[in-house]
Amino acid sequence: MSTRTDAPTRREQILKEAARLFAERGFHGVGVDEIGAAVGISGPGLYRHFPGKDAMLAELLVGISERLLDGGRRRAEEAAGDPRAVLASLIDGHIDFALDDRPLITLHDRELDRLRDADRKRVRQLQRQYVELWVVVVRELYPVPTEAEARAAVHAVFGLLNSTPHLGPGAGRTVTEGVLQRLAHGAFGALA
Amino acid sequence: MSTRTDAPTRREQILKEAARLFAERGFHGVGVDEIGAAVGISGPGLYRHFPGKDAMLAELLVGISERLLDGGRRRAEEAAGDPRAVLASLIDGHIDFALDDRPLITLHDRELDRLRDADRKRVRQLQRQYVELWVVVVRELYPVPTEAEARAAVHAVFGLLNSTPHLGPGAGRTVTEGVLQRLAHGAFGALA
DNA sequence: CGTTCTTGTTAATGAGCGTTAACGTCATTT
DNA sequence: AAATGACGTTAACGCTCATTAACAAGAACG
Repeated sequence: MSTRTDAPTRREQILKEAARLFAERGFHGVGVDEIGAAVGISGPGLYRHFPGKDAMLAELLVGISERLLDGGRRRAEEAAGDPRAVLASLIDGHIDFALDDRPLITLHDRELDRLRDADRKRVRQLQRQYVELWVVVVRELYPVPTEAEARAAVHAVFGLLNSTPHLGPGAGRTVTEGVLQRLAHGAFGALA
Repeated sequence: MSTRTDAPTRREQILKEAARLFAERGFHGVGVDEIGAAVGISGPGLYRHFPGKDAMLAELLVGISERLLDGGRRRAEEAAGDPRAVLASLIDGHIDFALDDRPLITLHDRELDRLRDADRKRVRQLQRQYVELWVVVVRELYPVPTEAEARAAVHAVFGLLNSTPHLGPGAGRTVTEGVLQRLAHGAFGALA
């Protein structure tokens, strides 16, 4: 498998810290000096690794969207033919992602407009495809009247699953995971 | 009743436009000139009505939190004794609010850290009390093991209900309202 | 050993932006 | 009619901050 054990490259360090800082105080609220300091180099040193501050955000957002979509597609194929299993797998995958990368989840819907037009379009397109994955299986399972309603339901459940950043880790990971699973399934179930 | 038909005062115009702009592009992403232009006066003219840009955000966030809490308390009293009715009323009220004031919902969890310490504390306290209202009735209805789980569930359902800004108005208001109601009840129901 | 590429550094630049100053203009009051 | 206060305006100040310039020090390599 490709589970990496290497030391993280400098680029990766930067992206990780930038994600954390952007999530905490917003894109405009964080200075390049601060990002640099977080990885032990000073402000302008970042420009050896990225063409600019915007580029960091772009790479983060595109990266998230791609990972979400790829994961979703893989899961949809693995369980193809059994919609119930597909939905369960999509939910599990989304929860894993939301719990592993809370800062990225926060960025995902918070800072999309700060992107250059081209990047924003790309992210939006990836998001749409990911949503579509869910809408298809939801409509297979629960015959909700209109597609607009199915789409609304999917977005709403995303909101539910993406609430992890607001949950101080008051409960352990497995507990939170279980609660979110039950809530998500319960919500969709109420569409019948 | 107190349904106002008066023309909105200048202060109110400013707050409304500021809310919209802050929600669209973030607190730091909006300039005072822009806010001024949105109400037909020019940048520094705002300082006749507010001591500064921060004050606008503060008044918005404190205002939201107070309205949410007040509304919640009123509903909790009106249906006191019947937990099922209380929860239903809280859900309806929250949905109404989320649909009426999408920009404010967005601000509510996005720009809290930009506040001065005192204001932020006040908002946090109001939020906690509002959450508490929900947690109490949820625990009455669904004997979920720990309080942490109940709290997590409530936050998650808030995420669900607050997803309205992501829903382009693809479906009509009453449709969206119905979907959200069913989803929220279904989610809580899965706690049993 | 000299050259070059990589990866930093600090100092300077220049734009954006919140805020204040200084100044008008009505409407209201005395 | 004079004075005052509410509500705007434009010009200037000062600070923050992303980005660029100019320069160093060590690794890779001929």
